[in-house]
Amino acid sequence: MPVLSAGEGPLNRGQRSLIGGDQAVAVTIYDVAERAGVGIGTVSRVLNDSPQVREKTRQRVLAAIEEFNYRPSPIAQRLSLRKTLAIGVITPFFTRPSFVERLRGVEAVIAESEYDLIIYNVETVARRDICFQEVPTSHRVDGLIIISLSPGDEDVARWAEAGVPVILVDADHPLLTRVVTDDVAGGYKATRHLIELGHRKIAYISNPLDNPFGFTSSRYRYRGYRQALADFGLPFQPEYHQESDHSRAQTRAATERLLSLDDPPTAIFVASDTRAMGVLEALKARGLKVPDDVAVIGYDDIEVAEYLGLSTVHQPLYETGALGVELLLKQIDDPERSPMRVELPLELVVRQTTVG
Amino acid sequence: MPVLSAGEGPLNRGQRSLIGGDQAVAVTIYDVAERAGVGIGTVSRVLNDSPQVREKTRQRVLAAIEEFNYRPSPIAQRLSLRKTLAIGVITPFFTRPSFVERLRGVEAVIAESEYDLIIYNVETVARRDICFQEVPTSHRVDGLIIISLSPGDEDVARWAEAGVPVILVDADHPLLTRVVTDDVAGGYKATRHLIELGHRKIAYISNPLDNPFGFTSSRYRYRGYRQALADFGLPFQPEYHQESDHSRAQTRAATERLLSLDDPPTAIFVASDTRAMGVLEALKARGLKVPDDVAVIGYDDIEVAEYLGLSTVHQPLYETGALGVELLLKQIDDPERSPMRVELPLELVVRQTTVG
DNA sequence: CTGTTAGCGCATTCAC
DNA sequence: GTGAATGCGCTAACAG
Repeated sequence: MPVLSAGEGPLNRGQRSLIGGDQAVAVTIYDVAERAGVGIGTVSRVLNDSPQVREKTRQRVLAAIEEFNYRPSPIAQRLSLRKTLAIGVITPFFTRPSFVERLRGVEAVIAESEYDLIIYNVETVARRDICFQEVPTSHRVDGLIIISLSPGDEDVARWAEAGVPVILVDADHPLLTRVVTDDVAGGYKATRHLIELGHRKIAYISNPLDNPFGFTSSRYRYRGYRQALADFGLPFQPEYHQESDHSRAQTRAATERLLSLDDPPTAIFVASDTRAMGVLEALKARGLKVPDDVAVIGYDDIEVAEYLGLSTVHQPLYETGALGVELLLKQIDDPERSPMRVELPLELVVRQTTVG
Repeated sequence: MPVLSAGEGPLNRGQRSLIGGDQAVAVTIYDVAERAGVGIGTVSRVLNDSPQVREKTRQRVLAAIEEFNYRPSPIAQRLSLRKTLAIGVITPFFTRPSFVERLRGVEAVIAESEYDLIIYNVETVARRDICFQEVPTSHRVDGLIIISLSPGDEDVARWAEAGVPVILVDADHPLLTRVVTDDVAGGYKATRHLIELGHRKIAYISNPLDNPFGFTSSRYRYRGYRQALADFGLPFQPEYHQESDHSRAQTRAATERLLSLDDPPTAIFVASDTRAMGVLEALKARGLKVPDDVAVIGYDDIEVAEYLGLSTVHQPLYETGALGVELLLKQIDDPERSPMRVELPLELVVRQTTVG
């Protein structure tokens, strides 16, 4: 901390004292400069590793910094640099396993950078709209990662005007760089797997295809499901498609509806592992054996999937998050970078809920 | 966006033009002031809802703000206010279910406030030391929540000197406000439950009691375990206490060691639900019935616990996070607030892994 | 090489 | 009520 110093020049703005004794006072670059007997410019150069500082004065400055335990104010740096040194992440339901896993990838890369990570959690459509509206124009972040939420053209136009780089992860827009997987292919893989096991009566449980958040994955996986059925000459039964929200209760109910059909399915493709748990629960409650009575395959490959022996489609969740940030960092460095679409591969993971 | 305006006074720092056409330019308070024909002071007053602005001029300013779609720069505000308007959270393994749940509480409260949430994830001791060292003194946050990581006296002293309010959640230090639960009581509840079910050979699997992060919960729960055994006159068998890290593999191994004993336990108290899953897995692999052959009780009551029918000790994870932030906000408003210890209640949750 | 100066965009006295 | 001036702590020219 700066001790009381003698200098009483006209421009000693950094002048501080320790009157209270326990009153915390910020040490500034002026304190350090004065202590080291140099100008603040020199201190700044030392801080920023400028090569044009004589080694000897550098040492003096470093000593003063050490003595005062000085840390430059990031706020002041940011104002001066006109950068926030922060990256925002807009994600729905950030506590759900699949989003958490994506965030893990995001965090890992950001932690290695000079940026702070600011999370904007979205649990309602209203909140999403506010985030889409406010965050990019609020000068809070140098760049933005948006997960699983696809923006509209107006959003994208506004963001472009605001000059904020935005990268989409598991979401789509032609004018933005995005990291995605092929949900149609994923749905196809899962369904084909069931077909190849001999199943002919295959159900699909997912989010409502039309949902307020505009999540598209359920719809695309549905397409893959339909495509696979068609390719293998299986008829599509509308009642084999059931919708449920994220909750296990609703998913159990959806499963019940399937099981109560005159001609119930022998296999169920569920659009997320979380929901698949609801299905397994309903099956167990009915005393049905998995996979003998009913086979189940999920989607995502979250951590518990392995534990449950749940067959699923592995999605590179961590990787998409990490890659998204890497692309964002590049975009921040070079705003002219043209948008690209990066697709990461999916992988069928066969476990005990389909193959006993 | 600010259009080219006529005024060419000597101090028109906010002067901007749209030369590039698509070059994003920040609108400042000066642009708005000029457009509204007022001084920046007035604009600032309008922004901050100062009552001392004539309604008519307020409207003019509001119109200009609207026209330019002006948003004040948080960075500049922060520098001027000498507040970062950010709250930091230092948490280990922020993607593990129990920490995620705590974070959910933290996020919910912060989202309602004017503060941003910055997460500092800790996966190594080195990183923890860096965070303890750097974050509080780096002028990055107005306050700090630290989860499950107990600081030393030197840490606390340094933070006090830096003047950064710190609240502990699931961690302890006499000089800091902290939100905790009684892990001894939790361990006791779990163990007593097993005893009351008639079990006499009860094992305990936990983190290493001495671990590099200094997590104390395993140790306290161990005390509760020992206490319950003693209170009910049951002998403690050292080989009934096994340690494992967070991984399921290690926990399975620990379980195996227990099952291979000459006199294996009939019940296992596991210090976390996540580990309990490993135990269940090992039991299943051995073809042992739960709870008939071996009863299992976990700790935390994370979401999957219910799904698995896992008996456990419910910990108010969400609430501790939320309350931690509430206390922090108060502390930021009134730094003189003396430290307090808030203890939230635990609850035994009986499910199928102990009571068939 | 180094000191000085001018902003960065805002909040906040002080006068008027 | 309102405008002008000052400062928040730092970076980045610009002179020397």
